Amino acid sequence: MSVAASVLRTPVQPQFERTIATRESGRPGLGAHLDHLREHGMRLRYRRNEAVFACGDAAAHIYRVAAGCIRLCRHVGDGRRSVSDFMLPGDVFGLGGFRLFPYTAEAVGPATVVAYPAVLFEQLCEDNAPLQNDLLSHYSRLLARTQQQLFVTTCQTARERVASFIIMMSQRDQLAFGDRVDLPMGRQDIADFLGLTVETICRSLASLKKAGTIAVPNAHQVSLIDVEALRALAGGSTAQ
Amino acid sequence: MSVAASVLRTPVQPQFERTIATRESGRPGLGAHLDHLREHGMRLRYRRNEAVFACGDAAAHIYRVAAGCIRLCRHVGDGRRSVSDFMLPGDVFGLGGFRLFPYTAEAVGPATVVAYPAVLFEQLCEDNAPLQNDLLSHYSRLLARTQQQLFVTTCQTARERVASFIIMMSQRDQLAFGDRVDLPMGRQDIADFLGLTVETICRSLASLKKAGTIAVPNAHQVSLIDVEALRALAGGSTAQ
DNA sequence: CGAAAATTTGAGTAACGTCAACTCAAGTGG
DNA sequence: CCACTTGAGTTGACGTTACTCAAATTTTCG
Repeated sequence: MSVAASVLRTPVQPQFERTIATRESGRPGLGAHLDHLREHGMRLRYRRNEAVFACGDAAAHIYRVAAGCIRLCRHVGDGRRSVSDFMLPGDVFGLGGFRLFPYTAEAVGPATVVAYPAVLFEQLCEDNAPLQNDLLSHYSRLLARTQQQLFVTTCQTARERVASFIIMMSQRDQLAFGDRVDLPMGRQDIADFLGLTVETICRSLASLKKAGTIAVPNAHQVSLIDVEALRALAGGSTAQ
Repeated sequence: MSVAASVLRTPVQPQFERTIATRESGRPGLGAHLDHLREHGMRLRYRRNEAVFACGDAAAHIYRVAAGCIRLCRHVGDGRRSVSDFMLPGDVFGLGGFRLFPYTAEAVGPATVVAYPAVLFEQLCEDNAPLQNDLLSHYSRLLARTQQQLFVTTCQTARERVASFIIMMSQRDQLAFGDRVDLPMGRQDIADFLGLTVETICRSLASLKKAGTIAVPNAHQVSLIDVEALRALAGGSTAQ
């Protein structure tokens, strides 16, 4: 099922930008439907920390990640930030039936995103049972992910949260080479995602490394040494 | 829009069991659609802590709360528990397109629930655009609630979480009399919902009480004295 | 290569958890 | 009706985890 072949022509840095093709294969999702809007898709490039849209903006488009990583987050007055999710190549975001976006979307690193007019998508939905179905299962999966995340942040210790995060990323990361997992986001992003501080992330990683559970070849990659131990820490419930 | 009139005939204790009528009015939701399945709805009563269904059970029905309060939660091996949501009268749960329930549903106190066969609901969905729409907005709202909850548990202190919880309950509780808010669930439930301990809940409530923000006439009610202070603690983002 | 930012490590502290005792409310049976 | 039982809620003392502040180190990018 080759998808979005025409969208991706520009060569991208393999380090930070991973293409759709590797992720999309085998998973139905919404991608196939969005391809019907290919003509109307705007290809947008963002630099590190640039906003795709801000919380409160009019929700005029829906988006699909072509390459890179986008974080969905909310800022609060006094500098605190909550990262609710990371969008990887192939992931669709900005859907929700709201008129204004309830969260901000920012590029973690250099990223490419395709924007489709929301109106056209809604038109596409009408009298389109397969799309409606896929849309429902999209929400359903998203909800399950969010509830899992809620579980992680309410019940688990710092070490356990980091373990859960690595497991989660290893399951999402189709480009994982061997047992190497890419972490395109920075430590602060991970911290705000897990409800911890940068320092605690570092210490937890160091602790897992010392225990022989993982190796950390560089700041943006993790090697899984003892997956069983990692799963045990993450606590059985690692279902996606 | 009078809804589900025939479902409720048994008189219920006003203390713990609140009826659909007060909540359903004015909100479209899925209730109107479920009434088409009225004939097939089974009325079920549960005692305190009884399970409506357990995590892993076959998802053969969907449910609507008629009276009482249901908690949706997950248990983990070592005794920890995460409460992901509380369902109040009128709320629909058990939807999600999964074959097995990914969470447990338990009665917080005496509760009445109406169960509808999932198969019939799916049939009802087919070629039913308005229902499909309401279903989508149901998911959308649920997702927004869960993300808000994620924000609360990752970013806020104990006091702030309790403040957020009270605000949330005051917004959901249509039966709030004046500024009295009912808390049908116990302290342990609140603790597992907010990712804290029972003791911390008590201390936070005591702290808010001492600050003159709330009053606590009894363990299952809270009076809002200084709503502005409470909102400030909960942090602007109290959108439902 | 050099400046700026991110990551990592260390030391001290605050917030929340743990353990334990006590109080209170509700239900039960005599 | 009341003593008794039981479980939930509350409060206090203490311990632990994770946060804060600070500095060293590495990486990134102009």
